[in-house]
Amino acid sequence: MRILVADDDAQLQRALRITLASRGYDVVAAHDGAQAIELAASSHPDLVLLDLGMPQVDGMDVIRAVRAWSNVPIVVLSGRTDSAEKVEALDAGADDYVTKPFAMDELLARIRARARAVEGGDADAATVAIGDLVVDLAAKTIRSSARDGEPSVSVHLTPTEWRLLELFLKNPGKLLTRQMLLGEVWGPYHANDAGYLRLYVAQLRRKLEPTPSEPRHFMTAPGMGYRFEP
Amino acid sequence: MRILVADDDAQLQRALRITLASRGYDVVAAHDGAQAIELAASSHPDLVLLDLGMPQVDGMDVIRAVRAWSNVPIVVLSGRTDSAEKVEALDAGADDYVTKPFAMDELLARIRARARAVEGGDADAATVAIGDLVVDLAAKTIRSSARDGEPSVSVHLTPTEWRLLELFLKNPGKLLTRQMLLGEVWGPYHANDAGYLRLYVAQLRRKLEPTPSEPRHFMTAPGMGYRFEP
DNA sequence: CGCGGCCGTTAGGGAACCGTGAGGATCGGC
DNA sequence: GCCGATCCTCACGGTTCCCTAACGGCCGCG
Repeated sequence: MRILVADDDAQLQRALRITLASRGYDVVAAHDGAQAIELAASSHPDLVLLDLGMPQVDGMDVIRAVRAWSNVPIVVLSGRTDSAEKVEALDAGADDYVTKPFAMDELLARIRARARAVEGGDADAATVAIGDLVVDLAAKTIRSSARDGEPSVSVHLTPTEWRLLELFLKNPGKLLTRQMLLGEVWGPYHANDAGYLRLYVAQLRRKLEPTPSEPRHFMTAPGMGYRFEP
Repeated sequence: MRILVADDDAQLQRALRITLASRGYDVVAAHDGAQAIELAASSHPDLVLLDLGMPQVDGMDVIRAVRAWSNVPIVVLSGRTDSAEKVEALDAGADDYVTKPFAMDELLARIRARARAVEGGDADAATVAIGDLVVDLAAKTIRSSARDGEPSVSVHLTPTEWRLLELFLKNPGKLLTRQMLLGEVWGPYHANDAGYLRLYVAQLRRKLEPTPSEPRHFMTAPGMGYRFEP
C-alpha cells in the first residue's frame, strides 16, 4: 500500500511520513504541486494525501490533473474550513476532506476507509507473497506467480485451512502457541486437541511449501507451537 | 440513484428528504435502527445516510449489520465530535463521517463523491463477456456473440436471477460467501436459507454455462460460497 | 540399550454440504 | 376466472470435508 504525501509544510510532512511508515504504509513525498502531479504518475500510489495550500500550483489543479488519468483515492488536507472550498475540492474529484488541525487517528481511520474501497474494487491489493505463490485473503485465491511460462496454477484450500492460514499470515514471524491456534480455529472448547493442528499444518505445508518435508515458511516450535516466516 | 435516509429526528429527516429529492435522488426513509437494517436490504439503496444517535438499535450495530452482507456506501451523521467515535464508525465500515451541525452543500458534495465511486464501478461492467454470451447489465439483455451465422439467440433471466448475476459480475474472481449473496439478494433475515442459493445458481448455470454439469464460470467453493471466473 | 513423549503421515468412516428434479404457492395480465 | 411466470418447499443421491485412529521416525532420558 503506497501513499503519496504532498505537503509543503516540512514539519507536518515529516510527522505524516513517520506515522504512516510506522503503520506499514510505503510513503512517497512531494513538496509542491508540480512534484505531486509528477509523482502521482510515476510512482503509482494507491492513495494520495494532498495539502491544498501549496505554493505555485494550486491544489485544486493537482486534483484535476490527477483525475484526468487516474481514479486513485485522494484525501485532501486543508486549513480552510468554509464549505465552499470543500465542495469545490470534492466535486473536482477528491474523495475526502480533512480540515487542519486534525486528530491523527481520525486521519488514519479515513485513510483506512479509502484503502478498503480500493481493495474491494481492485483485486491487486491485500495480497501476500509466500514463496512462488500469491495469496489473496479477501478473494480467497492462491495462484502461482508468473514464472517460466507456467500458466497460473491455482491452489485449492478448504475453509478450515483458510482459517488457519489467515492466522499465520496476520502474525508473520511471531510464535503462535497451540492454545491460541486451536482456540481461534476450532473454538475455545477444543483447546487441548493437538492432533488437529498437526494434521492441518501438514496439509498447508503440502499445498504451499515447495518441499513439504523441509518446510521453509511454516516452522514448528517444538513443545510450544508454530511460527510463520515470510 | 436511491438513498436510504435513517434519522429519528423528524425535522432533520424531512429537510434531508426534500433537499435530496430536489437534487434528483430517490429517497427511502427509516426512523430507527431496526427499520434501517430492514430497508437497507429490501429497497437496495445505492447509498445510506445514517444518523448514529438513534434509539433502540445502536447506529454502530447498523453499520456492522449492513456491512455483513453489503458494500453499499455509508455516510454517517453524528452530533459527537470526538475522534474516538469517528474512528470506531469508520473502521466498522462507514465511508464518511459528518458532524452535526453541518453545511448542507458540504454533505451533498460528500454524497456526490461517494456516488461517483459507485457509478465508476458500474461503468466498467457495462457489458461483460462470459463464454459465448454477452451480458449487458444496464440493458438487462443477454445475447450470444456472432457465431456461424447463428442469429443472436437471447437468453431470458428472471429478476432474482439478475440480482444474483449482477453480484457475480461485479466481483470477478472473488469469493462470495453465502452470507453475502443471501443478504444482498434476499435480505439479512434469510441469511440461513442456503437452499435458495443452490437453486438459483443451478438456474444460472443451466442458462449461461455451455455444459451446466461441469461449470467453468460459476464455481462452487464448498463450505464457503461461490466464485465467478471470467 | 530400552522407553516414552512429541511430531509427521496415512487411511477410512461419518457428517455436512451440494446438485437435481418434481411439485405447490403466489402474483400479475388478459 | 384462467393462465403463465416466478418463487419457494421438499426429498433424494453424490461429493467434499472434517475428525478419529493408528503407525513410524526423531529425540531426550534413565
